Amino acid sequence: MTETLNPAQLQAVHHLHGPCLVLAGAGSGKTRVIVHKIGKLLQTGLEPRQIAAITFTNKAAAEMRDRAKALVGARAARELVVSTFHSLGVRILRADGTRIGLKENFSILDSDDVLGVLRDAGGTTDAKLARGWQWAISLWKNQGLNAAQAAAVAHDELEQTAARVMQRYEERLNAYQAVDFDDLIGLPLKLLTRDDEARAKWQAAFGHVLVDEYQDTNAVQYELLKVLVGSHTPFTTVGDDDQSIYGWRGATIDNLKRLPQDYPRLKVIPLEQNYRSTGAILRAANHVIAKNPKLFEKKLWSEFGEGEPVQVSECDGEEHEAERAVARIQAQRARGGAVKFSDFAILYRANHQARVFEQKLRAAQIPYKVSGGQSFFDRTEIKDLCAWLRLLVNNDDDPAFLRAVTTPKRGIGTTTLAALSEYSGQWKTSLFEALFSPGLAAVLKPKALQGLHDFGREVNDLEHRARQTTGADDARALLLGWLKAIGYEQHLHDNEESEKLATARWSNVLDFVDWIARRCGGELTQEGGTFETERQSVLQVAQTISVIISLAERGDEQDVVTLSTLHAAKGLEWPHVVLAGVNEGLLPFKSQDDEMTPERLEEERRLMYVGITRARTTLAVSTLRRRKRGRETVAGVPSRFIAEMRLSEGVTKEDPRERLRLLRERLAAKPPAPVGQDA
DNA sequence: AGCTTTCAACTTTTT
DNA sequence: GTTGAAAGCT
Repeated sequence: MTETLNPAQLQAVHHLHGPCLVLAGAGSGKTRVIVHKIGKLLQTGLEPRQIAAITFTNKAAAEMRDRAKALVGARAARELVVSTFHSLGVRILRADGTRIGLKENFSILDSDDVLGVLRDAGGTTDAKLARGWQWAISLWKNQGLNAAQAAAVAHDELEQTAARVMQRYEERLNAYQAVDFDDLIGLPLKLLTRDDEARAKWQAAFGHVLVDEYQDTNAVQYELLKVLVGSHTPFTTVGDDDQSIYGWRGATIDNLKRLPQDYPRLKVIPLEQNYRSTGAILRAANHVIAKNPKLFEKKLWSEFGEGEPVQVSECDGEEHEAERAVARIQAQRARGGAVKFSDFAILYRANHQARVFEQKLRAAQIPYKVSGGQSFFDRTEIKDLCAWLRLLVNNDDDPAFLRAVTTPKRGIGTTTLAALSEYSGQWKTSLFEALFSPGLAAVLKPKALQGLHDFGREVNDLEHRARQTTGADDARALLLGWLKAIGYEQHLHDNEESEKLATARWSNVLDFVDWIARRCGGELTQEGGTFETERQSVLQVAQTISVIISLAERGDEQDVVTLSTLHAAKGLEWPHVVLAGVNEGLLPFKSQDDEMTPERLEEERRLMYVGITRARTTLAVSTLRRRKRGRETVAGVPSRFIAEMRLSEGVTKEDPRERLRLLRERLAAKPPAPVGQDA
């Protein structure tokens, strides 16, 4: 089981009985360590439910459980406590929350709810102001401050107000018996601190606690972990101070500093061997991060060869930059034969930078996905409606047929559909085509047949009307009438757990309808601005949508280029990476009204480091000579981080022995051409 | 007063 | 290329 691990990894896995900090450099196999350690702990006799593995996101938790399943089997993996900090908090509060005066069925407010309460508590309708308070209050709560303490640290007038609002906000939550996301950490901490019995119980519950992405923990999470493990439970924290990029939402690397102080027996194990990137890429990464003050010494190395040099390209503007990135992708593919689109990622500091790249990729017919914010078209309610639209456009779209015929439920179930599907398979027709076939009567009950026919007629009728309807108002009326006819709003309310969620989904639907209607009215928003075009029929618009959908669907988990912010790219890797917009002001980011503190700059530098270390084999860094700001074009200054990579100081200048090694490596990789032939 | 139009500015994101 | 805020218009 452990033969695939290197010595440092092994050491981390085998350190079972005391506190352990694994400093996992980028690409050093940290998840493998965690999963193997879980396996080891099981071997030593711990029950699966005694092992807690804590992550930050549900996605990471699911992934971790998945990886564990492969190693320890489905049964054990199911019982492991793999959860986010927040869901662990919920678990604790649901079990013992009554001990700190929480009602059994307390409700959890999402950030929209919170905004509502804040507007109320602060007596304003100004959403922006309320959001400012929300932000400040959340940060304070993440630092473990209450309203009174917050008032003491509040700097300006604005923060003073926020602190006052916080006081009232907390009172309201109490009255409502509601908690916000931050309370899901704070209240369990309060419970375990104050209640000896509860503390004893939860400390006994776990025989080992593992924390992933430890550098992202905030002060309250630190305390919660501390009280949860008490003085006896061994724990393993895994993290990388150099990849701490969430300071702006309360994460603090103080938690890394404090660990050795609070746990003198702490075993610190650096994982420095990188299994991801070439030497050239790692060297650039090491140079950049060396500019930051170090908490722990750590230097990545790898057994991979030097590889291709990191390229810096100076571009003449955003468009030019995007074109060059596209050209790079095309060139690499032309050259490499089997290089997939999914081998490429374009990373940037801020979301809005994606736009130009999307434009150029589309123009070049390259499929892509924008990671992070899930596409509007990914939401279930939109997918439902799109299924109908697709069916109108193309009656033979079987997946769309299946979705449309069952949403909302119309008394056509699996039996009927199975029969229909078999029939259509037999006669090699689409489901829709089969529906009106006379032979179908032989295999279906009259009632089921009737239902299918009704559905078919509805689709035909709608298609007919959609073909003839143009103009925004008529289109809107048609779509709303149709939604009413199929009872979609009701369907949402019947199927959604909370009324609120159903309402939110319905409002998405209305947005979607509005969007279609505007297009029907001849309004077209596209690159280059809003155009007046000819009025289109609903069906024509549906056709365009179908195309977009199929593009998006192809992009789902298939062979597509990734566009992502640096933050959202953490933990991921690609063979070929382009870091875009590496300019002063953008990366490091600087907004006009705040000054750049050293801490801020260091976090920006870590962001650059995260970006560089996403790349496996090639890395291109592009910087803008001129860039757009608002309407005008201003001169672009290359980011200081480019110089910090010290690319010109290749291996040769640093260490003559390296040069020799490199030469040997090249010779080994590329045998000299036989005499008489062209190389 | 309420609506429309124009102008400007533009982080990062999870629970 | 969107969104929000301010100014101007009905």
